Amino acid sequence: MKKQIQILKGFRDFLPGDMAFQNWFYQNLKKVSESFGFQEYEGPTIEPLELYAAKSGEELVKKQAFTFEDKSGNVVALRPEMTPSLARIVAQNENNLNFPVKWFTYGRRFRYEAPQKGRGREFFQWDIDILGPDSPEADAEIIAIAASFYQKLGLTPDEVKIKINDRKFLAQQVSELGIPEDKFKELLGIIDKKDKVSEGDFKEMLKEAGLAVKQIESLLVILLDKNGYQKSDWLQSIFSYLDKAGLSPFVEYDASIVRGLEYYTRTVFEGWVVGGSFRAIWGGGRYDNLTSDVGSKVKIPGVGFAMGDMVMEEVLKFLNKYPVISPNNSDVLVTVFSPDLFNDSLTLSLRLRLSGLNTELYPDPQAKLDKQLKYADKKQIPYAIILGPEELKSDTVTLKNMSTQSQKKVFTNSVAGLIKAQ
RNA sequence: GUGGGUGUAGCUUAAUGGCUAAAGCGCUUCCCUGUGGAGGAAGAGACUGCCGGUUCGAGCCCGGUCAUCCACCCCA
Repeated sequence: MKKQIQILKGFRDFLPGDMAFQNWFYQNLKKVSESFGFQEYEGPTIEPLELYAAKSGEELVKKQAFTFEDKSGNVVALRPEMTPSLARIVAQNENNLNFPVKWFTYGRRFRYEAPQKGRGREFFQWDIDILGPDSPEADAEIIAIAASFYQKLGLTPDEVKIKINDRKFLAQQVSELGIPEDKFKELLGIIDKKDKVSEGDFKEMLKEAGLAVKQIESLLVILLDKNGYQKSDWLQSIFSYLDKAGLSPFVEYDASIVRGLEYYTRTVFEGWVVGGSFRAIWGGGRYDNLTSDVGSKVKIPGVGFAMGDMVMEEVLKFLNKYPVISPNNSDVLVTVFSPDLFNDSLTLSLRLRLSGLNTELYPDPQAKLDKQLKYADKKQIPYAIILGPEELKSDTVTLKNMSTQSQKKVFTNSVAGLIKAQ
């Protein structure tokens, strides 16, 4: 026997049951996005590799991008993230856009890496961004959207949080400690690891980076101060907005949140599960130079976040908030009593479809009635119609409610209305 | 890329180194010549991931390989 061809590592098939979740997830994020006045956009799945070379972070580009040479010798990449494409699109259409640009998108991303829980090589991501304003209010709105999405999915502040920080503010505080500016990038890398290592190891890493004992102590005070944001007008504005929006329970200041992506220049934020073993479940921030980084003359500041479907699916399962959704779309199944009555069932199914009902006609006239009903049962079709010799004589059909087991003979011309009335 | 776990029927699993590899779910047929879920009966379905080694004998032990899961790195 020939070897069965397998799906590629890290890729997924979406059977109807899986699509039910995908559609549910997409519809929720679309509703939340649109409730804030955001518009949907899309870009190409493949971009020139150099688009990402600018700022996406070395690991993401050099090791995790699906890259290949096309037939003309261009080095291209399956998009590992959306933000660089967005920057390119906005930069190229700058003169035709109505700023502030408030856009969202949901689509496939590709990263060549080892699959594990909540992580594959092809996944979907919701990206939502505001371009134009350089204001803390724009940052706050993006964070408010994430919090609203939590609420939309039925997640509570006891379960999920958003941690907020400001890289620029942190840099300023670090510089006040007398730490040279060129150390900042290295420092960010260490701070990013703070919660993963012991306090002793953390201090040791800072020491190796050249910090004095006194500087380390002061830095720890800064990183642990939950009210540190009060010393920053920018962050105060963000927290004030979120407070007025009633979203305070979801958000907290955390000076150790820095994010890995290099293009973030100011505000950064991450979603977290309370008490879970998850790392950040989504993240975002402000990027003030991205359009110029992709080669535009103009500098358009932006802020946004990205949320992946695979991680959120795991989060919902962990929190017992995974939705129960039937993948069935059919309103009614018209059974076929016998081959010689097939045309009668066909005629009926056409009438029902014209009246606006999603109508299935059983496609095998030879199949026994019990098999057809079993099919309807398994597919969770709410109604089945039986059209046999008795019914035909009296211009009726038997309408069977699959969940209550009850059935009755009704006139053929009334059956569509009866189903719709339910 | 690094480390670890696991590979047995469509799925979930069982089987001290020893008989024809077992069960539940699912599937097919029948009980039921006009009716699904429950019940009963019968049946199909596995070269135990692959290659090699040890042994009288391997699903089980050893080596390799592939796959998969988990963790690290990085990230959604």
